[in-house]
Amino acid sequence: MTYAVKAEASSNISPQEFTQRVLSWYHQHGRKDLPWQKNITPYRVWISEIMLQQTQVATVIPYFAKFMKRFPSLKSLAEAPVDDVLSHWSGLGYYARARNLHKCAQTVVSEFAGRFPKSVDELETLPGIGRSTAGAIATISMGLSAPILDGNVKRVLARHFAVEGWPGKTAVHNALWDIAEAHTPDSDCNHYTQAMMDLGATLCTRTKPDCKRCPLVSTCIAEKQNRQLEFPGKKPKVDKPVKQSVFLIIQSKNGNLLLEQRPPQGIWGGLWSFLEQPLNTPINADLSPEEWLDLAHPQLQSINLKIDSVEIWPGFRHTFSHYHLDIYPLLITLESPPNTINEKQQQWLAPAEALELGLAAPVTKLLKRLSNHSGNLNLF
DNA sequence: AATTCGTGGGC
DNA sequence: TGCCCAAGAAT
Repeated sequence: MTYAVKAEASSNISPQEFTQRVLSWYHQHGRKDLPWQKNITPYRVWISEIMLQQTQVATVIPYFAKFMKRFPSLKSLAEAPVDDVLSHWSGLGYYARARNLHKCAQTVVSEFAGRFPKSVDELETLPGIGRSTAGAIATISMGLSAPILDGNVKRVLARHFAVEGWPGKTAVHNALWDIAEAHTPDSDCNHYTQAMMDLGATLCTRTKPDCKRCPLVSTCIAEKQNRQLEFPGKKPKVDKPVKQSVFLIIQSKNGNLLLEQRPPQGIWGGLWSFLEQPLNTPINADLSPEEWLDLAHPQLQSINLKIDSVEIWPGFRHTFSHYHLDIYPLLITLESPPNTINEKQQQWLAPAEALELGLAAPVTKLLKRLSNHSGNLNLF
């Protein structure tokens, strides 16, 4: 049975005809007005490619605009404080991208005289730039020829050539790279790169592929077998573990808030957040304010402050790619003005100042709740 | 080689 | 509602 499928799985199209059809389609139907497709430079293409990693176009567009306004050049980015870069990344996720972006800008300035190296191999040595992103930068912004393999291209190739299996598996991943490489043209590769992404994004979509309009339909094996939705193979389902944590919204008499910068490694690396007390066991009963403070005691102990009142806010679930976090917020109002702080990763900030920092998404959410909270309107 | 990194869109 | 997943890279 396996043999029969594989025997049938021949697409009968040469790489030359494949690229020709793709390029021809692109000139008629490809996207040409995305923000990073105007005034094309290696810098702008690089920023867009990093932002677009695992992130949808519609989400990226407003971030790209604000980012380019604040950091219009490679030099301006390299010279900026990394906290400034993180604040402009706040809400986009995968914050190692922002830290690597900053490091990469500084490396290009110091090691490459401020110009991106014009080869895929050298681009790949830079932080945050892997094989696919290097290929995209090299083709789109430098006119070189190189393969890419993003989510769109994976879907198009997996369907057209009926590549079985989940691309997370190394063997499947490698097979797709081989196919991508074999179909990469020597010329017009900038348009071919963009075309393949556009095909995946606009026609060969995950749920409702518009095969009638596809330039590759006549040789697409998945379409011939009516198995479009089986490609690419699905990731095996794994139950996400649930963690839980108390978020301490500590507000002094003058309205200032106590925030803490997270270490560069791990989740929300480098972002600012409320003091957080992880819990080992789930909360399954209503607790009194005193019991909540007991749970949070290890965090509170470290900062020696006098509590005036405690408000228990409704908890909510924040879901990451690999686990759930059940968040239990406590609004703790102090008797006294802000303490002096020794550790420099902690800061007392006016709410309006806090909103300028690189914040984790649930922190932004809680700050919005706080701004609607009685007595805080004038602070935001 | 398998995990670890966020967040929001779309259904 | 909850689930799958998106212009992937680093470890």
